[in-house]
Amino acid sequence: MDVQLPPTSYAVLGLLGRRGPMSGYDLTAYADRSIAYFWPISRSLVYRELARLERLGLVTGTDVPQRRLPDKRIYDLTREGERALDRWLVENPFERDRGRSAFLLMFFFGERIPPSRLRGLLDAYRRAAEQDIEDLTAIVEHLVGVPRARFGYLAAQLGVRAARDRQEWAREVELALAAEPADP
Amino acid sequence: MDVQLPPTSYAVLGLLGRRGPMSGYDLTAYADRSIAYFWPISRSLVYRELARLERLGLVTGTDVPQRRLPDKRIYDLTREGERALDRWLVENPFERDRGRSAFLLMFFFGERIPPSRLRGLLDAYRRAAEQDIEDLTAIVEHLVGVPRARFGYLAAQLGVRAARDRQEWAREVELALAAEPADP
DNA sequence: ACCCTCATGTAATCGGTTACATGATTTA
DNA sequence: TAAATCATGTAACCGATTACATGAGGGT
Repeated sequence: MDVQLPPTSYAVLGLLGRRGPMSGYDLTAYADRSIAYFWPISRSLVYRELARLERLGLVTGTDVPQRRLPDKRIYDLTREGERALDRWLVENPFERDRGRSAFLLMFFFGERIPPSRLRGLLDAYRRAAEQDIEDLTAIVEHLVGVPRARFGYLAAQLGVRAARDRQEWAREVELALAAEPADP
Repeated sequence: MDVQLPPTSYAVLGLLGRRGPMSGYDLTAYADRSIAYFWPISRSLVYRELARLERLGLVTGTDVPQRRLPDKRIYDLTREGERALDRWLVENPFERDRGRSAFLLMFFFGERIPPSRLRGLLDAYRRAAEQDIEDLTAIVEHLVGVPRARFGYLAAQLGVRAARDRQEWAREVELALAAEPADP
């Protein structure tokens, strides 16, 4: 009974969970202001996701007629939808991702994640970053001085920096969260 | 006569240009070792791209029978293909991209880019990074202290760091390239 | 008067991932 | 001798982007 949905579906559920009932248009705007930097979603996709989630019973839609503006459809999380979201946040295995990071998406909904699970995720993220540092440093060292590999070398250096940032950030957040661990 | 291809197509052309004739398999392996950190491509996609590029006359394919291993098809850049690649590198407008950066892909093939154009790209990249710093800093400042926005705040901080890295990196590379500007 | 933006959504296309296939060679 | 791995590729599926559509209101 799991139907395996992509992260974007849970992004939609999560945003609905934070802001309450919204139209597809508003949800898109909210996504643009919040998760777009690490998990961009286009408007069309939001609509399609909402339709699917409704078919699956994870959200409900209600038509709202308007006179000035086009009629709209307001979506809300169902009990089922909340449970699916929370299940995903707890069970979705961490994956080392080049490109978009599903971890950051989960992290954004950190309020819903049990603290120990959150620590586990952060730890995995930090270790993945450390692995990236290692891999990219190896590439840098392998390419240093090779004239033909000039631009690859420089690009890899940017990669190393970004990976270091992720590592440091994860470490700091782990500490910050450890400082105030109260939770139900 | 331009047919507008996606960046991935030019990635394939560029890699062929650097290493010379290759099979799809080898090209994938090469991509994994080189551009994968900022522009991952899957094997299947490489094959499809090669087929399309051949249809368009930008690469040629030749079957090579093997006895131990499965027969393969070796692809090579055509004159047309090189021209298309170089045209893209020179004309493709810089775009501020969340997620995969087409700029980094272009930069990787920097040897093929005329120095002044390369400087222009780097400058645009640096300015985009500065804009990101600004935007994300505004978000951070807007969210600081708001308990409900805790995780969004932390996520935005990571974004600021990454943007700072890009900015500093671009500045340094601009300087490094200025130091040795010889070119035809 | 005209164009742009807001507010809402649908439809078509396409890039990218995942699953499927296969035979030789190495490893446990 | 059974199980990975290598080396090659095809086919099916699905997520995501781009294009299309519409009507009110605000700006020049």
